[in-house]
Amino acid sequence: MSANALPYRPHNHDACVSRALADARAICQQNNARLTPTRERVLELIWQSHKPLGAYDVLAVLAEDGHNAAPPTVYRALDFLQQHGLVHRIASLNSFVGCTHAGENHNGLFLICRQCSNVLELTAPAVASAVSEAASAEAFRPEDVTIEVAGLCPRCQADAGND
Amino acid sequence: MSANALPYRPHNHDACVSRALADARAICQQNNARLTPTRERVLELIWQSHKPLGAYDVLAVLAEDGHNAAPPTVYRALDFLQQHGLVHRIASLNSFVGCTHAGENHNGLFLICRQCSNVLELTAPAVASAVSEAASAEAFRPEDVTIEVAGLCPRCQADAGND
DNA sequence: GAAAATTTGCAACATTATAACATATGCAAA
DNA sequence: TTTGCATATGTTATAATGTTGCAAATTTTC
Repeated sequence: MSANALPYRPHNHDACVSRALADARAICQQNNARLTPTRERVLELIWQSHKPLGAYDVLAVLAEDGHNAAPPTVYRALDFLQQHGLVHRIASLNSFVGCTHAGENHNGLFLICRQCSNVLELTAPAVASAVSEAASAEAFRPEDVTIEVAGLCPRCQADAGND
Repeated sequence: MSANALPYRPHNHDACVSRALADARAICQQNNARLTPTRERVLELIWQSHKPLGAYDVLAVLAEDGHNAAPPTVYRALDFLQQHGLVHRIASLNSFVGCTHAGENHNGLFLICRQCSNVLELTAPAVASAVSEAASAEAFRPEDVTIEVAGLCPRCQADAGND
């Protein structure tokens, strides 16, 4: 349907990864931020699929790499990547996913498939403005909006139908 | 402004608590569910304010009560209360807050003040339908929607202004 | 090249949550 | 009324997630 639906369909994922890394380099350069080898490696790992990855999953792969890393290494890299809008934390899963709208100034909305774990990030202006209005009606000043929708992606709905 | 804004203003909170407990008893009776002493006590503790409480906070108070409880006791009680729509878990805070719309069939939206920690639960049909549409547009079937808005409540905005 | 700022390494620890299994309690049918 | 079943609780241990604090190394700036 939309180009955004990519994660739910087979695609050349290597292209996703290299685009993400290229974007990251560009964004960091623009912001005078240092995309060090560790940070870049963590970003690459997060991007290894469209399924969110836990900090300790990342840590495990770093260990396989031969990188003798401890939790703070990973959390610090993830903090950095979050601050520069390169990854998002999915609060309901305690895990992290690559941002598919890096650079754009956005409030993400996440569609999370409970079956296959893939996550689709959307920019939904209608949702954002509805939330904004609801907050205004209570004189609340929003700073950070978390919208996570768990359910079944199209592919997994179809699979379930075939039972 | 709206009646919902209660948590952000001084009010007779005892009334909140006793109403919540009465509602809970009614709902459990209706559902043939057993609101045991432990469960009721946990609910009461969660309701001690409009600030979300962590499981281990609850545990600590139970300990003061003389109740020699372990984590599973608390988590089981919280699971029960969640299943019956009596409390909500705030994913972004790993903590729990009393449901102010118990019984109503609702998808909550939470306004969470980062300053005073109070949480206001709203039912925002406009938001719900916007989310629903965004999901449909991707052929995604939503099952569970988490919307948490962190920011500053009216009172804390005013306080900040007085600096 | 020296001083300052940033990043990383590392050890310990804090917080949040669950697994597995035993015991107890309430409730319903014989 | 007691037997049996489902539900609820107790208990111990452990897993999973995240943080603090300080020292060493690296990069940047002057």
